[in-house]
Amino acid sequence: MRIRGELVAVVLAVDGATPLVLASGDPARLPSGPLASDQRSLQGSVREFAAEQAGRAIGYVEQLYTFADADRISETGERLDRIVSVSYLGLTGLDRGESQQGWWQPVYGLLPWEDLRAGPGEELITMRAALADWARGSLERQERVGYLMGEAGFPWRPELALQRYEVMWEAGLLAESRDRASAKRQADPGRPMLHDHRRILATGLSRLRSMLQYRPMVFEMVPETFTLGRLQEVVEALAGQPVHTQNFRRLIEQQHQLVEPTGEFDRSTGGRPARLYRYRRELVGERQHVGTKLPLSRPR
Amino acid sequence: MRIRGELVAVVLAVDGATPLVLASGDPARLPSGPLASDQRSLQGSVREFAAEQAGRAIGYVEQLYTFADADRISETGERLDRIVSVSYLGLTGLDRGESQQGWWQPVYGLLPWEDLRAGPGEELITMRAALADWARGSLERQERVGYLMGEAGFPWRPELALQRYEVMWEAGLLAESRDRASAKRQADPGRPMLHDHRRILATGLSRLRSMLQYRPMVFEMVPETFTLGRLQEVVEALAGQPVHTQNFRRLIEQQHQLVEPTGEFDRSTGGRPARLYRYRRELVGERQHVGTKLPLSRPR
DNA sequence: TGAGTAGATGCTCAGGTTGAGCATAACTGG
DNA sequence: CCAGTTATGCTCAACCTGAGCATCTACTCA
Repeated sequence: MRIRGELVAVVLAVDGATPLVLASGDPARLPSGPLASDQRSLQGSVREFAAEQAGRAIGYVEQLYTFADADRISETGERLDRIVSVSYLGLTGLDRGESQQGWWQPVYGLLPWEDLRAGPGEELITMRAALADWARGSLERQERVGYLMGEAGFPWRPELALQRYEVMWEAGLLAESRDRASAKRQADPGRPMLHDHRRILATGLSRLRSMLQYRPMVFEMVPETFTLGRLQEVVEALAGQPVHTQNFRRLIEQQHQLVEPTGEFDRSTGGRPARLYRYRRELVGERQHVGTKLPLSRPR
Repeated sequence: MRIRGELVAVVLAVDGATPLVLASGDPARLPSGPLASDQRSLQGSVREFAAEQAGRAIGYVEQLYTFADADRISETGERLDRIVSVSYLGLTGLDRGESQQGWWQPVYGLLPWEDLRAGPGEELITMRAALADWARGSLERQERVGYLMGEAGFPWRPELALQRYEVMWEAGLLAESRDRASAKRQADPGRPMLHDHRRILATGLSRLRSMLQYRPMVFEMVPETFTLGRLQEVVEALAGQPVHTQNFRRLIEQQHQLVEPTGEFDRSTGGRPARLYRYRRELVGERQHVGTKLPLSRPR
């Protein structure tokens, strides 16, 4: 058996209040590129083909996960190849309306149960019901579903997007599921994608949502100068959850050094003019990492 | 150019107060296995060959990173192959003294500057000096070095082990560095490994140290029942840093549900007998994830 | 032009979390 | 019984977080 390698990119951006993912050639296909060519670094290669698809440079790129399990063996031709897909997450900004051109797809068209900004939507309610059905009779499944779907006293955790996708897949609720549940239960409210691209998207969304919590990621998805209101809108779009405005502002500001006011104002917001800020890129790498839960002592 | 795939495992354990990594066939080589075979899942395959090397099952396994950059092209023979290495982190427990058999190598023999339990060691001091030398004249480098090495007001962050390895590599201070610095500066106090195996080890150590902060990982490296003192010893070994005993205890206990006392005591600790605890595995998956820094609002 | 509406900002407050230590308890080895 | 060692209990102050109330400064419309 030979192996075939490929690169797959999950490129995310936010236009207005809509999070978008870049597709390629087909709205149900993530951009991908060859792995075996003569690139110096995979990351650079991803940057290249993703930028070409997006029509603009990708600001931030990091490796996500490598998918290579047996399910992914292609049955195209003479021989069974094992496909090894190295996936990357990319972030970029968009001008308002820019998503009309190109292959940008609304993320929540693909994973509609992930958007809680206006409360639990009907898609989430559908999935909760279907999962409850699947879990019937198994306490372990019930616990797991409750934990992932934010029921039974568990809070909703945006960053569990991947695990939610996986439990739905297991339950046979998704169009991509190997063992599809009976028609009664199978009611995938999202648009499916080719192969396991929707799973890869969920992986990227999960990772981004996790990182939003402890690293300055949003700044990659916003223009050079921005208002705190806009920043919040982007975070809410990505997290799929509303954010407490005053506390969000406090969080950003108290990280003095993280942003600085430009001195100018944006008066187009509809209310009081909003101060414009600039992200201080000159900060050392991952510096704003918030750090430990371990009660470390000072090393002697 | 063809690609060749392989699996590489970073299997970690703690014997006494010494963190260890599993080697294979050669103390400078991490265990590895083929990628292209007929395994159903890579993870399962890693479990298999790692367990064989370790002589015991590996409790926890997760994917780390996929290395595939141009530097890794092998020059062995006729054609240049690109080697794609999918690396995995594995955790397991050891009985006292068990590390004598098998290929267990002390982690801090390989990355000696990472152990701050007894204060900054001479190896760390050496590396700081060499890096200061490298950074001379560049404010940006100085900032970066200060941040990574815990100097100039920056705290020491255990989980930056990988970035430290990388800056040392860049500075030409390591035996593996492509552009080795002058003999004067090059004073790698650690034992090198083959290829980029030491980088992969650093990746695993970094990841484990990060996860220690917000997920119950230690329990994978400790017997069924354990004292809080032992748990702390393991954490300190892995973090390379002392931990405040009373607060550590509080942290573990306040996560009621995480552990429960067995009712028995260990009287071999030399002081007052220590209560034995058991980890409550029945908890849902990653449940003890501590959650958000974002000021989320309740979804309406 | 004055009222009403809409964001943007300022501030407060109670409760929970963290970092540091002091104090005690319960064994082991002379 | 005394000194040394590890395990536990508790306290306190500084900070951090989640929720809200109160203003401010434009804009829109009658």
